[in-house]
Amino acid sequence: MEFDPTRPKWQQIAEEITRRIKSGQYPERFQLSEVRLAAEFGVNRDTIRKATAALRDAGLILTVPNLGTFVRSTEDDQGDA
Amino acid sequence: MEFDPTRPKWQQIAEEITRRIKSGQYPERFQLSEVRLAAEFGVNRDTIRKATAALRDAGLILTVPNLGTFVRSTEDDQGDA
DNA sequence: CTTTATTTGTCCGTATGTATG
DNA sequence: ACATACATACGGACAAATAAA
Repeated sequence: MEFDPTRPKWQQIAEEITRRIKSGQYPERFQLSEVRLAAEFGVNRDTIRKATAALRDAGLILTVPNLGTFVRSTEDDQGDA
Repeated sequence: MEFDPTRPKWQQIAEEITRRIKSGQYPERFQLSEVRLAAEFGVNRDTIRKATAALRDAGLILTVPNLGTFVRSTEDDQGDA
């Protein structure tokens, strides 16, 4: 992916992942590995974590500590019900 | 058991096992199986092994290779006599 | 004796959490 | 943003020793 040098990479990556979720390319429960994403986007894992943190805040993904990061499904507890 | 996500599971499990030993729920010579404990606490065996390693360092339990892990009794060789 | 089950020891791989430069 | 290292946790697999059937 080509990055716009005027905006943060993590932001652009978060947008790209959002597109993939919305389009169904990343279905519910799909696992998003930080290491794999870092390799795919050619960035540091630290940058991927900034992107996934934003997606987590947006409620699009869910992270289970020490296990993995997944696309949120309708059955996931939203925490603020 | 419920885990405090801010502290390592192996640490909390070690504390729980310590309570059981102190209270007599796990008497002297009582056998602690890694596989059983992992199933009971709902964690990986690796996590149990980290907990038992700490208890072993604390001198509370004794592990006989390929045989089992047991609550230490007063007749056990402490190794530093 | 052989078979089966149990238990610890070890190693591999994967993933996130945290911390340091 | 990056590079690196280590800690924590899970899953699986296999070996070696032991015990019991």
